[in-house]
Amino acid sequence: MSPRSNKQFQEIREASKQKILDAALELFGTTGYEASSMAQIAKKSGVSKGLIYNYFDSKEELLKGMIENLTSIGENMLEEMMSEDPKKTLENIFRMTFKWLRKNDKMNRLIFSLTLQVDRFEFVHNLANAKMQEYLGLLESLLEQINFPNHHTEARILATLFDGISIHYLVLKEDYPLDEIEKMLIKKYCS
Amino acid sequence: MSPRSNKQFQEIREASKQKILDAALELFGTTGYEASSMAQIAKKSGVSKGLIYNYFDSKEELLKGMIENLTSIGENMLEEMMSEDPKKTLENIFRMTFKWLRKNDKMNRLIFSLTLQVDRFEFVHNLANAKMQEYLGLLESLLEQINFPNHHTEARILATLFDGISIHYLVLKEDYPLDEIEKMLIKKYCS
Amino acid sequence: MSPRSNKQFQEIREASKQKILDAALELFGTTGYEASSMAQIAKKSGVSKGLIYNYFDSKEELLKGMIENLTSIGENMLEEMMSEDPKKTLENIFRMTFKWLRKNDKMNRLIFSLTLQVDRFEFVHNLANAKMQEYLGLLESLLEQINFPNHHTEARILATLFDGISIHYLVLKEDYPLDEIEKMLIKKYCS
Amino acid sequence: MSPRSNKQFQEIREASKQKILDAALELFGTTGYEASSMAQIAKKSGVSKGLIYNYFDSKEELLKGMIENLTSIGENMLEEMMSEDPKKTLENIFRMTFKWLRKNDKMNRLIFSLTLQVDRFEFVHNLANAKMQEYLGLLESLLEQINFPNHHTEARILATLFDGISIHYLVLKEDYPLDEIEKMLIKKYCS
DNA sequence: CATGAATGAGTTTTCATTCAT
DNA sequence: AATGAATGAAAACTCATTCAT
Repeated sequence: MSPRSNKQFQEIREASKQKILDAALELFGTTGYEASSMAQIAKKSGVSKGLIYNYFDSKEELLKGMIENLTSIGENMLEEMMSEDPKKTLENIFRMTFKWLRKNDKMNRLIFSLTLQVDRFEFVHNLANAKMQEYLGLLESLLEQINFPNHHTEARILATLFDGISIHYLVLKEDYPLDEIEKMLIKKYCS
Repeated sequence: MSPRSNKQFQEIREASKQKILDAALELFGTTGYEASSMAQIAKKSGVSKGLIYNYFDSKEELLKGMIENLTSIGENMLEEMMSEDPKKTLENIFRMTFKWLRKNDKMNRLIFSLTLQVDRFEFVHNLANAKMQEYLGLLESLLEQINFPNHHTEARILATLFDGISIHYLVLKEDYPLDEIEKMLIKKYCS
Repeated sequence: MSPRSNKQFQEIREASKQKILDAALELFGTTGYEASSMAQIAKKSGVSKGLIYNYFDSKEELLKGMIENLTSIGENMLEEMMSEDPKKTLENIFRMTFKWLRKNDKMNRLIFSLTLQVDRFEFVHNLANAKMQEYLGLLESLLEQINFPNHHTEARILATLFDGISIHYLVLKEDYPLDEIEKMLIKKYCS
Repeated sequence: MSPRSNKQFQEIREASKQKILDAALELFGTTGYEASSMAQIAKKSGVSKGLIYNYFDSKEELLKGMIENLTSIGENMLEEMMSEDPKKTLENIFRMTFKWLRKNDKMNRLIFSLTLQVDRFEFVHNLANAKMQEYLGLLESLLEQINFPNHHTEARILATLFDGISIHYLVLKEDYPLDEIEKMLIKKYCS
């Protein structure tokens, strides 16, 4: 008769929610948001269709949940990367970006996909836009601090290149020399 | 009295087909393939839903029609770019690529979007993969011919950068310094 | 400038009409009336969709044209079969019925199919109903004339059997011993 | 509060499925398969269009479901008819066949209709073909066991006649002397 | 007489969402 | 918290029919 404690409920909720988010990411990332159905997500996550609506008000809210999750991760990463030494910070950025690429291809696929559909997912588009500008500013400031020549243009190139690398890696996978590119960049900018 | 001539029919067909393709590109490119309905395409192109199926067997065939159209354009562009002088060829590639970016944002949006959804549009994914490799090979060969140092890695960087530029321009639009980047690249590689 | 004579026009009309009827029978008989499209009929008959509507007001009228054609043939057959001698008439009926079966499977398929769909093709249903009763009456009268024992019931059996033979032949084709059954019936009733 | 038990779900599912099958049979049997729409079936069975697709993947699968249901009934009937005494078995066949005819006109209409459309419903055609051959074999064996003269031909006639009776009863209904024919056959073959 | 592009109403099918339990 | 049957609006697609030439 003893009711489960609030904490237990909380844990169950969190677990279910995470299972749903995982399944949704898997599907959205490979098949696309529109082409993935709630039924598929339910099946893949091992919960019922009805339960998903217990945690997320709609399919779009589920998507927003995923994206919000992501931005908070992004902010944590940014904090982690910061160091006293600008050169060290730059190297951290490189290393963590490449690490992220290697581990989160589903998410990256999804983000790019959504970002490109201007009319349909404005909030993602705007988010991506903001992130790009933020990244650009950060790189520019760091390159300036280390007196990298032509830092304004170089920052732009670097920011652009990062997304080019993402795309190429997502498409070419094993055929893309990610490690080599990483080393090359670190050598060029951080030594 | 007498029926229309074959040529007349041919012209009517071509015109209608083009209207449909234009409307479809507009919609697919901004809203995405899945989120654009045949009804919307019909309305935008000013024809009936039924007529679209006179020219394309299904929504997916309509998409394929658009992509095929594109690849033939791509081949023509490649021919046009070729010159005796490798430096000139390289410059042509730069100029035409940037020109393409400025004029075909709907198409680029669509292509990237589809390319990223591996499971759903394998034929586009494979096409993009092949194009990337082809581009890379071409750039490497040209850089080698002009004795550019480190041509292997530089070609990779350049190919990657092109797609980064595409993405950033598609997202940032006027805020992206396309002209500046173009000049910078031409100066760096073609002088 | 000399216009084609009325007779020539008439011949062209008849020829086109017949081509359409032939193609329609072929399709209706194998695929069914509903599942055969006007486009298929046009293609198979080698004329345009529009032309079919020059000769038949609608798909249903085309069907009616075919069926009417048939009933007039049926009446001709009936006349041909009649003879002074009832035994001879009976034999004619057998021979002509079996000959009809061998030559007109498409038509038979179609007629049975339509007859069975009570709600949809009442006119065919009614026609088949009338034909069955007419046939029954004829057989009964003939059997009575030749003093066949139990002629009332035997006529019923015979009329029923004929349609059974049709169905079985349509389904079993080469595996159905049509010749053997024909001989057997003639021997039993006409000697 | 707690979700329904598996058994409850099972029952609900069975009930809905049956409602759909009943309505579909009613419509397919009177109007024909092609001319009956899913919307009509939904309306007649009192469920939504969507629900039908919860139980049957497509209109054709719904049809297949009905036919499969039928063949299992057919097999049960066959078992029931079997007896030690061949004469008794034969009588059972007669009685059950006539009983079936009286009770299942919608189904019989449908089966004949589909069987005749060779190109469109091959699986039904093949099924009917097999059934006819099976029936023929059974009758022949029984007639031989009771030393009926000319058993080979008589079995063929009998098998053929059964389908003739079906057709005539379906078309003529009250005007067809089903009872009389039944008695006559039993008297002729089972005494 | 003849063509086939074009239409639009109707068809099958899908799927996010609701709800009784 | 959890289930999955049920809904309905909207999607893709079909096809008899019309019509300008």
